[in-house]
Amino acid sequence: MESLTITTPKKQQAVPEPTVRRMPQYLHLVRALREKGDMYVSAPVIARMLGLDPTQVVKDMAYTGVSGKTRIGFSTEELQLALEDFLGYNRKHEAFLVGAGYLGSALIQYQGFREAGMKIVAAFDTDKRKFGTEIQGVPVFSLEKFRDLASRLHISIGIITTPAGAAQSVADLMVVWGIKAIWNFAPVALKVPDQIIVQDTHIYANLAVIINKLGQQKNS
Amino acid sequence: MESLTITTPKKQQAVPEPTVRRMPQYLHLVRALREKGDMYVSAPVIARMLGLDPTQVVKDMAYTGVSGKTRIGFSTEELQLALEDFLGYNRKHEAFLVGAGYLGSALIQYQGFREAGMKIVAAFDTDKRKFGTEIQGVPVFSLEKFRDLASRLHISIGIITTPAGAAQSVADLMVVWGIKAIWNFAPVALKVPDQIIVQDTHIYANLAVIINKLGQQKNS
DNA sequence: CAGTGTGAAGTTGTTCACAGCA
DNA sequence: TGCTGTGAACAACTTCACACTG
Repeated sequence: MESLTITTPKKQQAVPEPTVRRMPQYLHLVRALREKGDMYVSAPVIARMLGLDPTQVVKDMAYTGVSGKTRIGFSTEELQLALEDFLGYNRKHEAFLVGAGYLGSALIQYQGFREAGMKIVAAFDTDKRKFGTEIQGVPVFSLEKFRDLASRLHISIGIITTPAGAAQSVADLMVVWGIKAIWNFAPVALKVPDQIIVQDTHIYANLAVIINKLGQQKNS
Repeated sequence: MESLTITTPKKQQAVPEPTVRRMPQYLHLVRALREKGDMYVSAPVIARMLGLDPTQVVKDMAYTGVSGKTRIGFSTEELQLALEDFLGYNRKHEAFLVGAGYLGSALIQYQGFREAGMKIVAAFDTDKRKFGTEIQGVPVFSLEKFRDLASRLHISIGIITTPAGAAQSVADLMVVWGIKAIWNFAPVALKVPDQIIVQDTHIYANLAVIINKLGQQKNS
């Protein structure tokens, strides 16, 4: 093994993605516990309530920076603050959504994202009939009119809920807009510059797992 | 040529879950290719279009039972049929949804699931004001009135979109109804009999990943 | 040779085992 | 004793290497 060990100085070390995905669950639970008045919670208790392995929880907690008291557990207050910070629930991230069909509308209407630090501030579509309308208070604009605009609006997240065929060109546009991260619901691989974060969400994946398991059960 | 290609599930051995989750992507792509008139598609091409590793695609294809022709690839027709069969897009699965809030309504309105073999046929809530209303043609009923009923309706899937506190009691009810699989959007671990399939979907997980990466980028 | 198919190696995340502590 | 914290073993999935094939 080469002893180069390139710099990688004290950059906030990468948290494993599965851990990141569990963080919102921890936060939800910890908030509920605090509402009940609990001052402390132990990893085994968290594990039991969320159906996880206790060691897993301990390791995940380490990434929040909160350290636990032996035999007592972790301070719920510290945990809540650390998790909210970790998840960026305090900072607010504004998002543009392109593709105001059923899926796009559903995401807009599901306001839960607001409390998670993301606010969809505008939607775009290519369907004339939608221009000027509002979905749950979010205005729908003509995509064409925004080709050039918007690069200084400091929108950090772009959400793509268009058909697959339009996704790449929308992504290109978002890059021009100066968007930093793209949440892509179209079932294609987007080609974007390296520094752009792309998160793909495949709507049917969970359903596929369920139906596959249902089918398997039948054959056993 | 075409023919009924038996595609017999040789030995419905457990398919790795990540593979199952990719299947809908393959199907979507293969359908698009067939519409374009392509008769064959190779694993490297699929891989490039979906941003996957070519070997991965080859291994996934093996689970469909379709075998490829060397130097040519896989028959798009065979693939489509095999994937539709694998994913159960032909069989129809009916679902009940409990919790007709923003998230529940969004899922109902997003009709894409119909073409994926799942149809939400009724929704339930505890909010009087919603009883008797319809969401996108799906009627909303009083949950209480359905406590005893429905065990012989042969609904296979129950979708839980209630607040966390209600989720377990709803799950219990669904078990009584005879539901075989539960798609749970509440951030808690459900306790159900062994033979019941539970699929948890954590809405905020993807958002958490995006925001975490955004935050990391800033620190580098 | 460009593709399928497959066993081996690599990587990543989970679970176990146990030390330390109050 | 019940918990945190951590290094090691384990499991699952991905990627690599390569034999084979038309």
